[in-house]
Amino acid sequence: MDKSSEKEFLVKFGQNLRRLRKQKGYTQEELANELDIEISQISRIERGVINTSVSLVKSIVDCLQVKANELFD
Amino acid sequence: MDKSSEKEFLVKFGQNLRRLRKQKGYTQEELANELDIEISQISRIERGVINTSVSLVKSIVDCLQVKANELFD
DNA sequence: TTATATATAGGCACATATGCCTATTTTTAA
DNA sequence: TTAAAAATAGGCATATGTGCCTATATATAA
Repeated sequence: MDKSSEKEFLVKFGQNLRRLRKQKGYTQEELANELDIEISQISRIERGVINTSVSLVKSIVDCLQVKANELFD
Repeated sequence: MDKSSEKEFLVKFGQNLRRLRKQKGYTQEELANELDIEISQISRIERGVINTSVSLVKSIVDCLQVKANELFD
């Protein structure tokens, strides 16, 4: 995966997260508190700035009660 | 997610990857070549040693033609 | 508009992932 | 059992993620 495709994916991933988070009625701050991470991290992930870890994704899908697919597709 | 639960998850995640990789008939080296990463990284992920990134997971699911769910569940 | 809530931006220190490398161990096939 | 293939182990330098912090910007509601 080249750099620009990776960036594209990360932006898409972040958009998916934002959509799902809002669907579940969470603010970034609320989700961050649930996950026990910084709100700035949620912001960075949703904007596609960073390439976060699989364990955090696991925490997110458990918290939002969604399928991992919904974030990756 | 506490440290020990995270470790459990990473081990499970790695076992899932290993199972799917073998089902598709890849060696670690072949998969590493396809993904253009080091074989040592595949080994570390499959053993649950490291907490890899979402973009690599995306590359993996595309390469193996599996659903992200199959790695996370 | 004004006030409040929500999200973005960025710096800094530290932790962890990754690439690159060599060596060793384990598994598989002959 | 031996040879070859596959996987593991670990060191080191560098890149990137994360926590913690403050400040700014944008969106929402009164």
